[in-house]
Amino acid sequence: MDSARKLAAGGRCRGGGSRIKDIGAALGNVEALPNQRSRFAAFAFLLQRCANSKALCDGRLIHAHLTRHNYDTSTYLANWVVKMYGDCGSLAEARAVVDCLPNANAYSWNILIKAYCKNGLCRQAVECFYKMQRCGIAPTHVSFVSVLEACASMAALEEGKLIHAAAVKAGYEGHVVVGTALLNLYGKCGSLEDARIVFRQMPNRDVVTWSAMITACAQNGHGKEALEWYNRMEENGIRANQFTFVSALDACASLAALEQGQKIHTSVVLYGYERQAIVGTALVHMYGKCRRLEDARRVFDQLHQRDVVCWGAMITACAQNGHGKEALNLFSRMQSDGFKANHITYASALDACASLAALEKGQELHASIVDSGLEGETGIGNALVDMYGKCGNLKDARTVFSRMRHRDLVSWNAMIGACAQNGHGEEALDFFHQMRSKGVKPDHLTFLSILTACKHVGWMMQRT
DNA sequence: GTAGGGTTAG
Repeated sequence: MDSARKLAAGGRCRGGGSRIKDIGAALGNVEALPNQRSRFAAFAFLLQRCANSKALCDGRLIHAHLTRHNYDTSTYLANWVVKMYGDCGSLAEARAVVDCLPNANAYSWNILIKAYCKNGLCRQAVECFYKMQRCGIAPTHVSFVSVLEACASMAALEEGKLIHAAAVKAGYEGHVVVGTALLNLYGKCGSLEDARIVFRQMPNRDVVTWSAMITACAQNGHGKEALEWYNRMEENGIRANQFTFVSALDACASLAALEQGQKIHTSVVLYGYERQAIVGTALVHMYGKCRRLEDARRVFDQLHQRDVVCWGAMITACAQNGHGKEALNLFSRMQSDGFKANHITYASALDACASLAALEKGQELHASIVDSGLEGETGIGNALVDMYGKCGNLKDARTVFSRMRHRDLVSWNAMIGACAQNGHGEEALDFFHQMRSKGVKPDHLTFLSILTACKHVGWMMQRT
């Protein structure tokens, strides 16, 4: 409300452009409508338009109008105001409306919970779920679905299990959407066995349920099982959609299962999804992992619209299949097409430099990374250490590594590998000991580098 | 006369 007053007084208001030509005139027109029912419908329509176009300023003006003209006793209109603030990303204002609402209902709270979820404020979403109950409002199936989504985003398994029990108690166990939300929760928490149990116990399953099951397997390293579910879904006569295809293709990529991937590609074309960005990206990714660069490129070239993610998939496919030069060309083309590189595309481009031992280009990328403020990303640090190591510049590899705020297994492997590849065996062993003392568990790549390093050390010891 | 579940690149 304050903001609306500020605006009326000429204050600046940021937060999205207006899509309603003249909000004052529009409100006047609504007031001229003959009955309350039509006025309510018209206010709801205007608020919905503000929500869709993220026109926060106009939304505030409508909210101010509703308060001034005593419409704020209507929970129905207030709920639309909450939705508008939520969709415009102004959670504090959305929350304030619900908190001041004398007759908040389940819609009010559910809209707020969903708004917190959408804006990544999952903890607040869960708190709202409990708060509504303290206010005497029983959660509906929609409340459960949204709060489970929040738990899934946070990978909050224990919290999710408590809410699962509450959903059963409330009688929503057999609800297909609640069941799918539960399945997704367990998948996202890495608890595949729980996901399977939920799936098996569901009395009704639709394409979303099946897709969630395929995703849960694919994202938990069970690609083969994901494809089994995909085939079983077809046998059950459920028609796959873009979500299903993307998850199944992801499973093919992780298994490098070309034949199955090609079969899915045929279905994708048949159903007309091939040129969609997300499906196309999944196809590019699958062909890249199956070392079929030409097929990846064919799909990429036919995409109707490309975003930074498709570009990233295509650049990675080139970089990982020995076509570093092409990867760097695509990286430049992506930028000249107006897409800003992010930490992932930079990492792929650095990968390409590493494979080409193109130090100068790598240094150029390093400078752009610093300019765009992405130097602190762990993935970028890892790629830089690796690039400098492979380009024979151990000094800069060390510098980047020493400046990294957070180091994971990949970082240590890159640093140890850089030492080993450049004949600094003892330094590699030294980093290996440091890594162990920090509690980072080595993997097969670490040991491969250590073997290389030991070869060098052994060779040196023989000479002395 | 409002609110709900599943998908892309390192």
